[in-house]
Amino acid sequence: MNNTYYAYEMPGVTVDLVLFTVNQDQLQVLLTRRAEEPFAGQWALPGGFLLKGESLEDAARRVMHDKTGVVDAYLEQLYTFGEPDRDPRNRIVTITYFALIPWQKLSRPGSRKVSEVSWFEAVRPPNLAFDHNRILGYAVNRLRAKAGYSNIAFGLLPEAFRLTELQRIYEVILEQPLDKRNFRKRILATGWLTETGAIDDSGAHRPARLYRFIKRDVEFSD
Amino acid sequence: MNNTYYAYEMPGVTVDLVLFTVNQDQLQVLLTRRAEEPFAGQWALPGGFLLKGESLEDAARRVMHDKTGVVDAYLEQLYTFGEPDRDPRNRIVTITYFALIPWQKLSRPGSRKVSEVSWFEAVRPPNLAFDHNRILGYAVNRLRAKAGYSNIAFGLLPEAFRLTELQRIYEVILEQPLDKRNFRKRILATGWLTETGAIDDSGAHRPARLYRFIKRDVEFSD
DNA sequence: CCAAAAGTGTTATTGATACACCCATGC
DNA sequence: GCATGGGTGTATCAATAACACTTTTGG
Repeated sequence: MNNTYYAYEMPGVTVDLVLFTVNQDQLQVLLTRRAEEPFAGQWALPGGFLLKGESLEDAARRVMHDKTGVVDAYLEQLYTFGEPDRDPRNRIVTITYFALIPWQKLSRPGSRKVSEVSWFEAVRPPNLAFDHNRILGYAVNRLRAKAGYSNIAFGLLPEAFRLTELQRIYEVILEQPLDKRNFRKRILATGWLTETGAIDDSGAHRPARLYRFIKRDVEFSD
Repeated sequence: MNNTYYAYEMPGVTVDLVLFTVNQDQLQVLLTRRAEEPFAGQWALPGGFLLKGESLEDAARRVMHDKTGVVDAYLEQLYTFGEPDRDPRNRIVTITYFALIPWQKLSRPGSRKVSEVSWFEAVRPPNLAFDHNRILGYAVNRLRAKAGYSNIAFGLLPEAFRLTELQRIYEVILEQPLDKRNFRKRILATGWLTETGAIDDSGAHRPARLYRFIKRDVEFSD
C-alpha cells in the first residue's frame, strides 16, 4: 500500500480502443496518426490516459466519443497489456476495449478533433505503434469467436436493417460465404429479431422487410 | 505523457488471483485473510502490487507461487477492474487472473507464508474485501462457460487420471450430473486424451485405465 | 425484358440425448 | 457374496448443411 517501496511499480494507466465498423464489405478499424514521440507519425489505436474519478469504461467511451462523435455503441473490455517494455519510455499498462459502430452512424469519416484519424482494413493493417498490431489481432480474433455464438454482430447495424445486410456483416467478419436460406432460418430461430413492419423499397429490386434487434442478451462472463 | 497534469490519474496497479481447485466434489477458491486496513481481518483474493520489470502474468504467477508453492499451473487473464471507488483509500486498478490447480499438487492445504490462507467453497464464499465477491463471481462464470467448449478442466487434474475423475470435475464445475456413457464417448472423440497404459488398481473395485491430456489447444481470443 | 436482390422447403447428415446391465477387484 | 466403481451400445431426436428456383421492383 505504501508507494515509496523501491520495488513497486507505479505504471501509467491508459485505455486503448479497437473501434470496428463494417463498410464496403470490409471489416475496418479506426486508427490515429501519432503526433508525438514515441512512434511520432505512425498509426496507432486511439487511446488516452485515465482521468481522475473516471471508470475504465468511461475512459473508453470518452475516447470513442472524441474520435467519432458516437456515444452509445457496443463496448466491451478486451484484454490488458502490461509487458514491461511495451512503451519505450515509461512503464504503461493499457486496458483495451473493443467497440462496434454501425457505419451509418458515422456522420464524418474521420474525426472532429484536430488529430488525424482514418479507417483501415482491420485484417491488413499498417505497421502500428507500440504493440498495437498484436492488440488489433487479438481483437479481430475475439470478434470472430463471438460472431459464432453471440448476437454481437448487431452492434454493426443501424436500428432497422434487411436480413441480407445482417448476413453480409457475418460474412465479412467470418471471411466466408453463408447460405442464405440456412442463415435466415437460424437467425430467425434465435428470437433476436422482429420485423419492424416497415419495408425498404429504395433499391432497384424487390423491396425488403426491415427487422430490428429485440434486446441484448445478458452479458456472460467472457 | 506528463504526469504533472492535474486531471490524470496515477492509480496503483495490482494483480489479484482467483485460484481454483476441485476437492471433495467442491469447487474451491483460495482466500487470504487481510492483516491490514482497509478490510483488516476480512477474507480477500490473494494479490499484490506489480513489481518493477515484472509482467502482469509474472506477477500473477508470483502470487500463486507464494501462496501455494505451485508454479506451472494453468493461468489466464480474467478481467480488469478499475472503478474509481473500489478501494476506499487510493485509486487502484487491478488486473485479475484465474488459475487452476490440481488438488493433488497442493502439498500444503494452506500457505508457506505467514499470512493466513484457506480454501473456501467458490459458489458460497464469505463476504470478501473490496469488490472481490464480484470478481469471484465473474471468475466462476468464466470457468463454467469455458468448461462447456474447451479443455480447461484438465488444469484441475494430475498428469494421469481416470475418466471418472475427469467426469466428476465437469460435474462439479457445471453443477449438474452427466451421463457416464455419453461423457466418455464425447471426451474420447475430442482426441484430447490418450491412455497412459498404466492402470489404477488402488481402489476396492475394478481397476481403471489411466489417461493423460495430450496438449493444450492453441489459445483463442477467448 | 433485363438486372438485382428478396424470399422460400426438403432431404441428408451429424451430433446430442436417453437409457441399463455386466465386470473386476477388495474385503 | 457384497460393495464399489469400471466399462460398454443402441435408438431417438435435434441441429446443421447442402441445394435452386420464383418473386418483386426499377430502369
